[in-house]
Amino acid sequence: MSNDSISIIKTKLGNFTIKSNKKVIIKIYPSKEINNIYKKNNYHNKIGLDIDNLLINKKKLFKYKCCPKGTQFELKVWKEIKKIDYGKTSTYKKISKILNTSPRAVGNACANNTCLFIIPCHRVLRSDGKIGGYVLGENVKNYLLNIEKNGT
DNA sequence: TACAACTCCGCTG
DNA sequence: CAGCGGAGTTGTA
Repeated sequence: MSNDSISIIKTKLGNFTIKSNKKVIIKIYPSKEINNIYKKNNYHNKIGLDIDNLLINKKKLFKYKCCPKGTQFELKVWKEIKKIDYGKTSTYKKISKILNTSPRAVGNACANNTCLFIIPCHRVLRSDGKIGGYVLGENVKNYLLNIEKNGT
């Protein structure tokens, strides 16, 4: 039996499905639900508020514990991404080198990242200087990076 | 097998 | 030199 609880939270970035086991986040991902917004607990609601704050926050992304579900390879990639500090960036290529794999595969794992914001996949850029993709769109990715960079 | 949030390399202007 | 297109690569469903 599990202690997982799930909510769908409305934020300025859209609706998110949030799933956690106690205080450990398992999933934060955009939800397709538009009508069935529900908040099961205050903890999830607070996370929703933090997501809103990301858009104006000048300090740091919230720090929650997370334990996402994924393949062995994906977990490795995500772990590596989590090492990227606030305000810093990395590239798919760098990460692929560390893990001895290919950039394409890294991008693949990023796309499967289900703990948005906690695993800062928005800090991973293309090595040619382009922004690269993002689940919420390149504009959001860019926006987050700007906030981090200018946020001091 | 086909696809992906990439990168390298050669070609064209 | 910038811009574009195709091939190569690795992991997943």
